[in-house]
Parts: sequence; C-alpha cells; structure tokens
Amino acid sequence: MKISTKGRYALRLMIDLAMHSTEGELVRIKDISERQAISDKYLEQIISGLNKAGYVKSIRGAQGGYRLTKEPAQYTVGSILRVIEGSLAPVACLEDEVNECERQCNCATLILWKKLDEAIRGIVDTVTLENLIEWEKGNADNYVI
Amino acid sequence: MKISTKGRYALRLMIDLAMHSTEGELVRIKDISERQAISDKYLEQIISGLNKAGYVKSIRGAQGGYRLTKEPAQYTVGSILRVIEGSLAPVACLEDEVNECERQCNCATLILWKKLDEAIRGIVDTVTLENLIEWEKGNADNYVI
DNA sequence: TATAAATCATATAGAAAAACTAGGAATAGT
DNA sequence: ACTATTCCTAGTTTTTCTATATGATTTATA
Repeated sequence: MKISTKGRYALRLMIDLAMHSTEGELVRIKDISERQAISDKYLEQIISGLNKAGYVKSIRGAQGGYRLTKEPAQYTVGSILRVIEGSLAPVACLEDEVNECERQCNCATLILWKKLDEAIRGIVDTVTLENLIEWEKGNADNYVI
Repeated sequence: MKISTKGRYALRLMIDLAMHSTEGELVRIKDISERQAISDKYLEQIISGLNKAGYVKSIRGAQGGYRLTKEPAQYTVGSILRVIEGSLAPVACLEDEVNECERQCNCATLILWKKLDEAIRGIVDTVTLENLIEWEKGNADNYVI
C-alpha cells in the first residue's frame, strides 16, 4: 500500500518543472536531476511517460528541455501519479470498467475497497500541482523562520 | 498502491472464521482453505501472524482449530491488515514516530501524503469485521433474489 | 558543416518483495 | 498407537521495482 518511488519522483519532477519554468522557459533534465538528487537517466524514463501523456512538452537538441503544457492548477496529483503508476485503486478488481471477479456477487470486501478507493480519489483527484507549489513555498518560508 | 494478496486473504480468513464460529466453535484451516479456495499452507502462514498478534486463539492437535478472541466489532479492517502488511501509510516517511527524511522541512509532498494517510485511516480504522460480515450477508441475500 | 548538447528509445541487470510450496516437528484427542 | 491438527522454518519461483547502460536522433551554434 505504498506510492512507488517513481510516482514520488514524478511529483517532485513536476513541482521542479513548474517552479523553474514560470515564464515557459525550458528546463533540462540534468538540472532537475541535480536539484532533486535523482538519477538523470531515471528521470528521463519518468518524464518520457509524462511527455507521451501530453503533460509536458519537450524540445530536443542543444538548448532543449521541457516545460509544462498546462497551468499547475490543471494537473491533479492523481492524474500525474496514474500516468506513472497506473491505476491507484487499492485492488485490481476495481480497475476495469467491468468487474470480472467471479466472487463479486458475494464479496463483502468489495464494498470496503470501493470506500477506500473513494477516499483515496477524494484526495488525489482534488489536490493539484498548484497546491503542492503553494505548500512548497509555505514550507520554505517556515524553514527560513 | 495496492493491498497485497496476503492482506486480502487475511480479511477473507477473518470473515470466514467469524461466520463459521458464531458460538466459539473451532474452525480448521483446511475448511477455510476449501471454502475460500486459498492454499492451506498459505493460510497457515497468514493465520500464524494473526495468532501471534492475539487476534485468534488456536487449539492444537486433533479436533483443534481456530476461533476469534474478540467480537467482530472489535476488529477494525486496518488492525487486521497492519498485522499482515505492516503500516498502511502511503509513504515510508510517515511510518516512524520521528520522520528522519532530511527533506521534510521543505517537502511539499509530505502534506499531501499526510492528507492521503488520513483519508485511508478514515476508512480502514472505521470499518470493522462486523461491518464486513453484515455486508457479506446483505450481498448473499441480493444474490438469492 | 562539425561539434556539442540535449532528448529519445530500448535493453538489461540487480535487488527486493510477493506469492506461494514443502517437509517435518509438536501437540492432543480417540 | 494412530490420526488429525497446528506450528515452524526454509526454500522456490515469479514478479515488480529501481536503476543503469548504450547508443540513436535531433537541434542550436561556432
């Protein structure tokens, strides 16, 4: 019941990107890698997924880099995590439109999983990248004081 | 971000135990294994943990078996899952009393993880084994109709 | 046009965790 | 004694996670 390292890195990557590209400047993987102390090759893999999902725009070649394609408020945490981790449902049988589990007709735990799924979605689909940035700024202030 | 198979089996085991030991009768692993279609050796491992946690009482030898030690309403889903899976916190840095992560002072995502953790606990620490049994009975009825 | 700087693509290695499986010891009722 | 059961420990297989490695492709710039 853990968020993967890849998912956590993806959020930090998006926060970093948002905070270092306020005017749409391009940000290099290498810089994010250094600031966040995450392997650049690993970040490449992660951002590749975000790129294919259309969450970031990439420019290749020298002086290239990445920038967000939307305003931070337009990204929910859940949308980012799902690109990287796949479904955030707590059990596999909630993932498909049609539940193919043969037990579902008398599966008490399914009700539990649905409640848990709702609770999780209530957070991840509500909190946005903009919120994360606000919090990051708030914390930085606290840190100074 | 998934509940493990072991955790799901543990809940089904406890539900089965509760429903087949209403008067405190002993229930054999073999019977649970057959009813739930789960390997008996795997169930042994799982119930061993529950036994050590004092959640079930075991009687060894012929005519032996297991029974619950408390009323179903006394077990939260979270307490059962934690015996089997360990902490249900969505990130490791929420597990210890003292957060040792060096980033925590300016970690925006920590606020997110705390919210997510609260949401999860709001479900797993509220729903009890008794609730699961009620739902199981309710579903069984629906199935008949 | 050559060079350097960047992303893009793919493969693979290593470690850790998950999901079982197996064998036999200990215990207790008949 | 015999049988039925839990208890204990180790091992095995599979999968997933995390990260690294290599090189191709693209593009700005000297």
